[in-house]
Amino acid sequence: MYTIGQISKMFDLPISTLRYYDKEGLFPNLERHSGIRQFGDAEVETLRVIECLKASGLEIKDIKQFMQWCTEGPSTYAQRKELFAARKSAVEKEMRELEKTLAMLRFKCWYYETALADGNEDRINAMLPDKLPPDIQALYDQGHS
Amino acid sequence: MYTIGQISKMFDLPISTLRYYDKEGLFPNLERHSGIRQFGDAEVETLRVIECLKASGLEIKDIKQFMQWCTEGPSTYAQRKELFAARKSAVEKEMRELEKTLAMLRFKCWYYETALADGNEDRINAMLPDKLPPDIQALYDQGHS
DNA sequence: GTAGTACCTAAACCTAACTTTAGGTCAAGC
DNA sequence: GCTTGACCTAAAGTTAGGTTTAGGTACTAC
Repeated sequence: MYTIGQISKMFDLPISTLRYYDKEGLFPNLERHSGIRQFGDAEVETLRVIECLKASGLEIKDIKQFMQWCTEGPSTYAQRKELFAARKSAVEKEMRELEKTLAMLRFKCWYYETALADGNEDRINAMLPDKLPPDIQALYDQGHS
Repeated sequence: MYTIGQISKMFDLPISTLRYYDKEGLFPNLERHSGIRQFGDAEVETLRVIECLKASGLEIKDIKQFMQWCTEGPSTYAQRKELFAARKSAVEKEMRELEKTLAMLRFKCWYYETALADGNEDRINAMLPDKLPPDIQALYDQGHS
């Protein structure tokens, strides 16, 4: 069993955030001894899931819904499975979008390295929009599609 | 030249958002004819960069700073290059974190598919934490490291 | 016995990025 | 001449996800 301070250090989260999560209903089974929160292994695993779902873009109120399902037993397995499947798709989509962002960023890195070496953008502008070096052209096209 | 309504459709952004960006100084060279904003090719490219920098996690006020540098000519090439290099690193890091999130999500998908098929979590719990099927174990370990 | 530290609550506050509201201009169509 | 639609502004409102404040309890060290 852990205190809120120990959990705060374990997950590198402010104590105020943990209390906020509790107030929002993210630890439906959290026990207390004379008012003091007792975090157990279940809450540690819950926090791992919270961080995962948050990283996937889920809102707090939907995480609360999931935690509620967990207290309702096997009858909600299907909903929980659907939730994770949906999050998985959302993250896969997000990663595809970040790949495009990254292509644009790599292109811009090349752009300013070249501009810095040349002292101006004239040579680059003469190559735009379709006479760039092949590898750079690929980045440019990916970012301007 | 385009009106704000045309740009709104082109980028699928609310008109109010475009006006907000303008008010925040994201189009330093935007011209007007009798009060009406005239978006040209430069602004279209600016919006592409805005979307890219936003997707990379940059805040509006820092995007404004970049746009300001663009108006200052070759003397700011180095800063602009550094900005893009930093964004590139940030996005690469973000993608590595999303890979971990994705491993956890894939594990949870398997978890609930199995629980749904079994009607309970007993068999899964007996395999935890290190007797899962090899491919699943890899996902679990990645999400619990 | 008092100073420090870790815990507690309720409620007010904060920030970014928009969005909405209320009011106004201007040109075209009927 | 009046309604419709596209543009404009300033200012107030919204939302999520916390954070801070003000006040209180309880144990430990000196």
